[in-house]
Amino acid sequence: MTVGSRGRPGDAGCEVPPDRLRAANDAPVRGDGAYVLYWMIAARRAASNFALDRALAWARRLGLPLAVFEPLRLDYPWASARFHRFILDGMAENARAFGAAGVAYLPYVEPTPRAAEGLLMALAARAAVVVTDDFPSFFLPRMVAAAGRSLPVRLEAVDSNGLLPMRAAPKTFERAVDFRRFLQRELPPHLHAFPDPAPLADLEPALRLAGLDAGPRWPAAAALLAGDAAAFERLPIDHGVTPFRAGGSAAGREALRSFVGERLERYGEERNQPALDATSRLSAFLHFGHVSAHQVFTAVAEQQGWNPSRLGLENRGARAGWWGMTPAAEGFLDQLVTWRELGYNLASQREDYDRYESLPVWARQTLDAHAADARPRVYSLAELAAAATHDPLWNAAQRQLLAEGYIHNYLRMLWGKKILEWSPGPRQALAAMIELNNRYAEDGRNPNSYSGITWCLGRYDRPWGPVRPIFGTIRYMSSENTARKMDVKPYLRRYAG
DNA sequence: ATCGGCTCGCGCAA
DNA sequence: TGCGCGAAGCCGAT
Repeated sequence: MTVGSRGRPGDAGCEVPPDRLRAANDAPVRGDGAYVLYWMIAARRAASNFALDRALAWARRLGLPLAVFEPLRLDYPWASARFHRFILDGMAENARAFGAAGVAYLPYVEPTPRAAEGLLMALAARAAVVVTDDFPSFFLPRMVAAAGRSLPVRLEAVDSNGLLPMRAAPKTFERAVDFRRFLQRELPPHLHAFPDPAPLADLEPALRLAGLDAGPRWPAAAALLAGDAAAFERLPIDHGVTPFRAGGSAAGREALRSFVGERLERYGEERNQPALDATSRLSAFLHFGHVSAHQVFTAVAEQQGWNPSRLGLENRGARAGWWGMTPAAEGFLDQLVTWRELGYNLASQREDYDRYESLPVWARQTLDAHAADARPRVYSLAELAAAATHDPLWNAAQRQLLAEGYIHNYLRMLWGKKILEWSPGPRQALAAMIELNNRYAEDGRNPNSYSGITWCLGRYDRPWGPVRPIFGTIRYMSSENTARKMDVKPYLRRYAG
């Protein structure tokens, strides 16, 4: 059988799983609407997207065309050339994909802060129903809630984030192994309910619309999407955080192809050698929605010649042996599914997922007990940002973050542990990690980016002796031991100051 | 270089 | 009640 096969649109199987769908208001579907509006804010892609599937299902049911509105705001925290460029690359490609299919698409980029105010309302005034993305972190939950309150038409939020619908988990989990065990019991049926991999193929004429026009106040971002450098430079965003690589679904698919085709089999052996580039580097494409977790899973499954009958029957939470794939592929899926969706689980269930108070009780107790310990070294946020510490390995990791918007997984743990050690207290350490990660990391602001940071402060971990200054029983890491475990020389060379 | 012990809460089978 | 498990910690023995 084909993994995740759902048949063509129009089949009964095309409807979105109910636990991926929620109403964001009580307003009605309007009978006199001119189109179904998809307000694309997180799953910024034209395929493998449950929200798009839902919008198409509405359009077919109501006999109305589909219109897609993809906005990019200016005034969100940490807005920079790095993130804007990545998102704009995706918008240019979405314009091509929707254009080729005959679907109306309005890409709107704010030229000045708050210029988009009123635009969603104006577009929704002609909509029968509005569908948007259900994304659990950053400013998006508040934005969708506010839109739900003000729109006079039904607003639905669709969860297209992971293999497991966020609402399929009834609780949060203290440790990855508990969530992994939950997945081993609950995930299999969801592997048969994937979003349509090609929802725009051979679209019925009735779904097409020549264009989505919001009038002269809100013109489509044609120049920016065409690559107008001067227009890009004029945007009042942080141009000191420079683009590292191209975004968009095509770049994402190429990153996926090269990883699965060329590096997946080395992943098990080489993932922890930071200079060997064996990791997937897919996180940013997943964060901005240019690639779906379902597409990544499908590519891995196909490379492995896998089908669901290979799944193990035991649910002990063991990392290896459950999927029925090679150790390298299972190691990668533990990242893609267990660890990634663990972060979405927490963010979707707790508004304070990014706050110190959300850390486990044992972690806060031991950190608080050692908050007043003497700090032999304390670095300011500016010194940390400038990679100006005494520690060459830490500086190299920070320079990789500055240049590439990414720190190798293993070294990011060390990076965070040292920020704890060098900050005036644990709360300031968390604040510094959030500030640096959200400003520079391509996938900052994502739920699992927060998981990675807060793991350094005890989240999803357990106490480890001996008790040390500053750390208490928080797991300790040192640059010296890291250098003993891996070959850091090529990494230090590559990211030398 | 590699391995086991440290240590312990949790879910689950019995 | 016992067993299996663990984001990549440390140390010491081989």
